[in-house]
Amino acid sequence: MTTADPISGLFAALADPTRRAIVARLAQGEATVNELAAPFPISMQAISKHLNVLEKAGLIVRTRDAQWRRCRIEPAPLRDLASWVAQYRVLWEQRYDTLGTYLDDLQKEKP
Amino acid sequence: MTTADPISGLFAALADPTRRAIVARLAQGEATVNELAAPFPISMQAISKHLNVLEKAGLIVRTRDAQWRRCRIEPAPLRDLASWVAQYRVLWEQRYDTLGTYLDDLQKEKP
DNA sequence: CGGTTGGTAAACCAATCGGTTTATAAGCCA
DNA sequence: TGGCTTATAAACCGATTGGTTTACCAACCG
Repeated sequence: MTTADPISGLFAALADPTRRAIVARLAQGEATVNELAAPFPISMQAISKHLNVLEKAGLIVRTRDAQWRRCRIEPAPLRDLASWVAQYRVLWEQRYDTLGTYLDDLQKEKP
Repeated sequence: MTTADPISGLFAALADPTRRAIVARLAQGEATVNELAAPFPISMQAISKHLNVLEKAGLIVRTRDAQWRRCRIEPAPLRDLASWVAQYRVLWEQRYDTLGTYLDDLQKEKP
């Protein structure tokens, strides 16, 4: 994933379960890198790389606090994600028996 | 991405702009593989591989129709994605000046 | 039947990913 | 000052990704 487009980076960042767990943890409030790493069976260095990915996706910000880096969540990309998926809401809200093939029917009318 | 967990596969599938474009196209109605491939500067084989990824993520189904494969979108995973992101809605709906640090404040009360 | 159309599968390749280990830096404390 | 704690960076590694080319298969059509 080294596409320039932000939404791809966002999806890619969230495609990893460790990173989603970090996001879930940060939704409860700020944390240091050590605190974030504690639940996982991998090295802090690996966590640090995950944080780089999340930061590039705009999902977190890291600030210095003495020898610690405090991480907090940045909600804007999640809002963007919600609005991306919202464009498809009509697809799953259709009543199956009445509108299930509405769009396909529309399409078949054209030719 | 060869994680077993479905939401990772879903995010990974949507992390590619070509695949998101295919999803957007299929939201308008069914299409054959050739029709899906037409707008892209890559081979039909590459599109076929993208369709494999989308199918494994549950986002599309392919059905045989004589010598064609018709593809249609499967909305359920998109609904799942919407409900995943909805859990964070509170984060971006907070009024900045009144609730901006509500969760952090909560957290600081504990110790 | 044989050719053409539509599509998948397999082998291959360079680039990226997720992890490791090692090295380095920044800030506290004795 | 020197050592400890916290964290990042860099080098490396095997697996995965996104594309290619080549090969194959299934169904229509003449």
